Amino acid sequence: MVVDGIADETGETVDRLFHALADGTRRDILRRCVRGELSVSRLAAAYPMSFAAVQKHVTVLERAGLVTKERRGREQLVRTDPEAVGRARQALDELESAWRARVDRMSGLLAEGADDGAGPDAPDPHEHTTKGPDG
Amino acid sequence: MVVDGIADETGETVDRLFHALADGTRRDILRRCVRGELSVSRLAAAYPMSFAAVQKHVTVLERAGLVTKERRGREQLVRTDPEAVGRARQALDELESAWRARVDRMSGLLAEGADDGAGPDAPDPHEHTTKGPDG
DNA sequence: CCCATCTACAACCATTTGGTTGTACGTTAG
DNA sequence: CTAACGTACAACCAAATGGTTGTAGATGGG
Repeated sequence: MVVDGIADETGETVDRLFHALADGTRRDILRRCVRGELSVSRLAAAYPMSFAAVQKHVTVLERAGLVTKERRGREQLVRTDPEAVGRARQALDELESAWRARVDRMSGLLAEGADDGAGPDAPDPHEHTTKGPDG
Repeated sequence: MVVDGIADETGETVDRLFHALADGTRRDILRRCVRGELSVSRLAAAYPMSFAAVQKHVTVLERAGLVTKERRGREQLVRTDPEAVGRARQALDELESAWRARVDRMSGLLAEGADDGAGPDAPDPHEHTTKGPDG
């Protein structure tokens, strides 16, 4: 069980996941490849763009772990990984749990009249690793 | 309940949502702004980048509907919108429901030996509106 | 074998992104 | 008023993105 698989040290796994989902064509490919594996060329025929462009989209989805490719003869069959959406959802869960935990805690603190002021123990750099210059 | 709010005709709302989430700095900002509103300059102090850069990140989050800004005096307080994560989750739900529906339907179709018309010349354009040249 | 198909990949281009700096404007404190 | 703070925004730059075309390597059919 790869716990770090969801969020590695820099969060680049999550980056790839959401980035892959942030494109309509790629989301559409995901939907299409659920009803059964489709070859890349068959996919390409469905969009108003070149084969190579679709190929790149599939690569992005693959690197994000959202689809898998399997070769059958000269074709490359693309299939969505059902667990992948679960992974994306879990990434959201982690954000949301931060929500709930904080909000919940805030209620308690307010009850005590305390003020975390978002200052004292706040400067705890979570990750803030955008795509840094060293990227 | 604004159903269309989740996915407009071209899906660009979903695009913005996932794009905003596809960056570690922005996800970190979301986490920080849960424990209470933070001014942009206070946020900026937490990252190894300029004020203007953080300002841009906040703008991206705002356009995605993930945070709201409220002016207090000369400060601009940033606060995450708890419902926003719910919206992202729902976008995932829509993808996942496509999964389940298709898979479920496939079982039935296989039993009938029918073809649901996923054919190449029967492209059912869901959206496939990447960021087209017209966009 | 020869040809058509499917894939892979490189080179190239326009636009976007993420970052910088600099400047201008509103607000609060002295 | 003046100075300092916080914000807004424009101009600029390097790198990534999304697209194109072209070329080359496998695979399968006649």
